[in-house]
Amino acid sequence: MKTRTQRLLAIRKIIENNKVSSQEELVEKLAKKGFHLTQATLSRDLKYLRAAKIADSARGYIYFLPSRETEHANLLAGENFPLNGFVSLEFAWHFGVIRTLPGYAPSIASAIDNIGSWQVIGTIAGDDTILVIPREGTTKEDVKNMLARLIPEAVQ
Amino acid sequence: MKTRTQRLLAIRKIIENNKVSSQEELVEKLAKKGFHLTQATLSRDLKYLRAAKIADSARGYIYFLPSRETEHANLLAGENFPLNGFVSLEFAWHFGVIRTLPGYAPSIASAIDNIGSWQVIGTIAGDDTILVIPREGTTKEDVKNMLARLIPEAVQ
DNA sequence: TTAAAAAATGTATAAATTTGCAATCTTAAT
DNA sequence: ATTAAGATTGCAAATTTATACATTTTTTAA
Repeated sequence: MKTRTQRLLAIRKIIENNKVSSQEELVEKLAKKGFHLTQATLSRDLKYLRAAKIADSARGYIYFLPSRETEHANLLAGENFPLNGFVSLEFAWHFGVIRTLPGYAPSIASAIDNIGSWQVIGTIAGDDTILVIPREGTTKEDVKNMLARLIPEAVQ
Repeated sequence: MKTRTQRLLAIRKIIENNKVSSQEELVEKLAKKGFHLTQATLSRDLKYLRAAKIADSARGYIYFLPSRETEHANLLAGENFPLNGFVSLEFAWHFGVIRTLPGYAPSIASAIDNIGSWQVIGTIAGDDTILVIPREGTTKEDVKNMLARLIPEAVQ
């Protein structure tokens, strides 16, 4: 007889290695591995594991397990630790240009990328300069607000 | 009249700053901000934004926006990640922006440069982002067609 | 060991989310 | 300007997920 703990592990493994679109589908996969349970129980297991369902281009929706780090980072995104090396922010045409101390551009650009802001499609960093590419339709102010979350002094 | 883009931004903001447990609840919050839409449309918006629902001790379940890191990890976990690190292609202000897995941008940019398309004047690659600069007068479609030759999944 | 308490589960159903379809609105091309 | 193609949306229905309640299983404490 399989234990609940074994089952939870099996669920983790399946979710991590396969694209699973629904609980019914997962119930079937688990049955093949010898775990017999109902969709209701699975729903509770997924809640316990803090699994989440997200859009996926291939399968519509898939389940995944957000990392501790991510959840934490997500929470920190609002308040957050100081970023060193920022020098200035200016806008040219529709783009933002951030100047940093030499060598600091990559880390700041990475931080901007990681907060996953809707307003910013991407950044490109050299050594001491970052090009910030805003999404079409967003304004300078939108981008500033987004940056303010990371680098308050950038927008003063 | 509020635009879809504005609405998507509003949704991000609400999700990031509040614990929202259901789409109906979010529909109401949006209505208070002047965005009137049905739950069905919201479902599509959340799919587009790749929002996910996760268990939360306080509210049962809440929506959240996973960071790009998570999505990358996720892509890597599912055996098939597209040709050499390609992640996404978007356009903004006449420019194409390609996102790649960390470290892959230079190689993909180089490949684009090497096919020597007339439509593309040049590319600039950071670590995980490529700015594609189209020749003046070319359309989004022109650039997509050109990219399709290299990265079919970029244009689906 | 045994009784009481807590945890886990299934059933049935409620609640929530997704989607096919038709209509409407936007965008792009001529 | 006109037309065609594409995007967006609401409605209603289908699908999927969560949960109240009852029952069974496991754990705890004497």
